[in-house]
Amino acid sequence: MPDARGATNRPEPGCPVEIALAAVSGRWTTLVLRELMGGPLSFGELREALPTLSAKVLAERLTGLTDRGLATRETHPGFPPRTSYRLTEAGLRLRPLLTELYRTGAALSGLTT
Amino acid sequence: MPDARGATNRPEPGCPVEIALAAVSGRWTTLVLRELMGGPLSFGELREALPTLSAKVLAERLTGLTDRGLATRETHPGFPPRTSYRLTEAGLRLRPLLTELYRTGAALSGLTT
DNA sequence: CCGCATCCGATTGGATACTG
DNA sequence: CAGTATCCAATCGGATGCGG
Repeated sequence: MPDARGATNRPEPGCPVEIALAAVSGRWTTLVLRELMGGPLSFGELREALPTLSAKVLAERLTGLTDRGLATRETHPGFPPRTSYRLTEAGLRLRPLLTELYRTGAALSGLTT
Repeated sequence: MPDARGATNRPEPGCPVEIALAAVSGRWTTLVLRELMGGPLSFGELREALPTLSAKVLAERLTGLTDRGLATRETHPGFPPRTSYRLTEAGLRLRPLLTELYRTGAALSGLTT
C-alpha cells in the first residue's frame, strides 16, 4: 500500500499489511517480541520478564512466532530442560515496525490528551 | 519503545504501542482507513469500495474510528440522508504506520521493496 | 523446567431483518 | 441512504492441572 491506491477490496491473507499485522497482533505479542529483540531468552526468562503472562499464552505466542518463521526454538539437552528462543532474520525485521507503532501511538496520545 | 528497553511488563492500555495497535487492529480496519486516506467518503461509498464488508461491521469500524478521534462524522440534512466520514489530523497520522505495515509484510513474504 | 490438555467466560465477525 | 437489533459460530485469553 505505498500510496492510497490499494490492491485488494477485502482482507486477503496474502496482503502484506495482513501479514505484518498478524505478526504483531494478539495480546502480549509485542512485549514478547520486545524481550526477544535483546537476544535469545529461555521460556522461564520470558516468564520472569513478563510475570503476569500465563504459561499457556506464552507458549501460544512462541509457537505462533516459530510457525511464522520469526523465531527459532533451540532445546538444550540435560536436566533441567532449557529451551531458548531466538528471533530469526525475519523476526528482527519487525523492529522498525515496532518503533513505528510506538512513535505513532505516542503522537496519538499527545493529541488526545 | 525507542530501543529494546521497554517501559511496561504487561499490556497496559496507555502504552503507545497498544494505542497504535488498537487503531489499526480488527478485520477490515486497515482497508477502511486506506479508503478514507483519499478523502471523505459516505457510508454507501465505503460499501461500494468494500462490497463484501457487512453494514454492521462497517458501522462498528466507523464508530470505533470516531470514538478514538481518528475520524469525524458529518451528517448532511435532506433526503436521501448523506453522511460523510473524514479522517482527522490524528487519523492522517496513521499513514506512515500503514506504509510501514505494508513494507514489513512485503519483506516477510519474500518480496522486495 | 517446559509446555500441552482441558475447561470456561468474553469478545469477535458475519448473516439477516428491521427502522428513521 | 444510513444505520440498529438479534442471533450465532468461531476465536481468544486466562486459570488450572498433568506429563515429558
